[in-house]
Amino acid sequence: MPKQIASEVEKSLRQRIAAGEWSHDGQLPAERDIATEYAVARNTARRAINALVDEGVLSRHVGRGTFVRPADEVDMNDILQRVTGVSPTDMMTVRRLVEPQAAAIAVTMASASDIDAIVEAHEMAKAERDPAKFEYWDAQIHHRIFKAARNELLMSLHDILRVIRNRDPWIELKRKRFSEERRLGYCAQHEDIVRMLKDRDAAGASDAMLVHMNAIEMNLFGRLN
Amino acid sequence: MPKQIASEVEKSLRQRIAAGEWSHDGQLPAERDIATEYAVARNTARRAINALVDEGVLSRHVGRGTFVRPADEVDMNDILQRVTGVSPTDMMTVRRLVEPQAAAIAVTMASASDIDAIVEAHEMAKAERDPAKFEYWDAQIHHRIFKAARNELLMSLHDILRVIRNRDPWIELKRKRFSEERRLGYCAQHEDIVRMLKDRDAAGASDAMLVHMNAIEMNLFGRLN
DNA sequence: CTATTATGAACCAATGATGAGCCAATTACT
DNA sequence: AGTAATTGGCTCATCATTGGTTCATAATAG
Repeated sequence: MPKQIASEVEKSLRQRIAAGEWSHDGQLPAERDIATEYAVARNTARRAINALVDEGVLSRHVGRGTFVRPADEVDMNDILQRVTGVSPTDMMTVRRLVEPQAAAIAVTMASASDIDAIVEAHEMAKAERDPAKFEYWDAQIHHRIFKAARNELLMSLHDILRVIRNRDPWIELKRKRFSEERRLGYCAQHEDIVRMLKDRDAAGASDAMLVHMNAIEMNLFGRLN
Repeated sequence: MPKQIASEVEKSLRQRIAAGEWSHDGQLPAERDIATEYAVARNTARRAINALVDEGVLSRHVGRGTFVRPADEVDMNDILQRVTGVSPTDMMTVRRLVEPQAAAIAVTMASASDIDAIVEAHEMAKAERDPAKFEYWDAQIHHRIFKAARNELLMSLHDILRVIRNRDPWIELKRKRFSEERRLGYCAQHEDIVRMLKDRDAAGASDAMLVHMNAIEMNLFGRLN
């Protein structure tokens, strides 16, 4: 190959990439090694690689190496990444915004069995003194209220909130801030919410839920935001 | 060969966690011990563990140790799967629920430059007669209002709504229902919202946004749900 | 001869790994 | 109750690897 050595190397690399030679972790050998392998100067190897980078086949990172470009991914995953890292404050703001209205919608949409399911969770929570188990039934009450609203998106949003709540630093916050007194307070507030649901009082359910949200926020942060 | 040793350790740990090696009490060895076991620096082991913590697989507590987190009851990917399939009706219900309150929060949280950005988007939308471009600036107005609320979770929720709106069924719905008359109506409603934001009138902004949401819903479905 | 390409070398900048040290929260022991 | 040990949180300086860049020189094509 007396002429256009870079093009020859480029062609060879393109074939080897297509053949999946580096598909394991997507990392190619270092430029210096590729140059050695093909017995060419590093600049020549670089020019071959440059063509593939410009083409979008490869990507390079100083100090790390050269990589086969992975296929594009859905941007929903980016949203996920951000969502799972939000602060407790932001989270509570959203809960206070969404949950009362979800309760109001539940009032108009819930079937009798939906109400029964909510009442059941409330009774279980009342009877439970173990923090972890109370926590579970507490979550169930809220989940079943969202379910009663019969809106898929609303339910999914609540699922997202639940996932966030199951992550740090929420665990710590809850562990430290829990007390029997507060458990009784929560139960009393749940009682109000459930009564409003039974009475089909949308405004009342919304108000009762807001009171509950404010109580949670006070317990967590010692103040309202 | 500093070729991402941390990634290797991470992969190994992930396997051992999945295999249930520490499922007894969920506690992993101390970082220093893990580093010794893999014959790597503690910082390297830390980076591997960091990745798993960020992912939600592990949780750490100073003075206590590193623990395997119980699997989420709800899987984020499932949520996303469901979310992207919700009906336009459910979607609009949630928009009507969230957007007015987001506007109210924006009133109290927005900086002067936030308001400027919203006004700019509004001016651009007013000046634009091409449906596609108007659509863009319309979306920008709402996006910037959410941004002005300065709540990461709220912004992410709005991003989710945007992704849903960009789905095929929506595109069709919007295309069929669009008209110059409706564009003018939307602009007038935006005008009201922007004025309330400038006046720092939270209740007014919330009301104006609700009017806007109702108008959108009327245009889409010919009725309110 | 001239222009392009290849070569070989040197140096820069970004990244990751290392090892060490100290702090702070928690637990266990006295 | 007080103390010591354990453990994660964090920072720093150092080194090796790797791509980013430039340059002078040689070889080749037209």
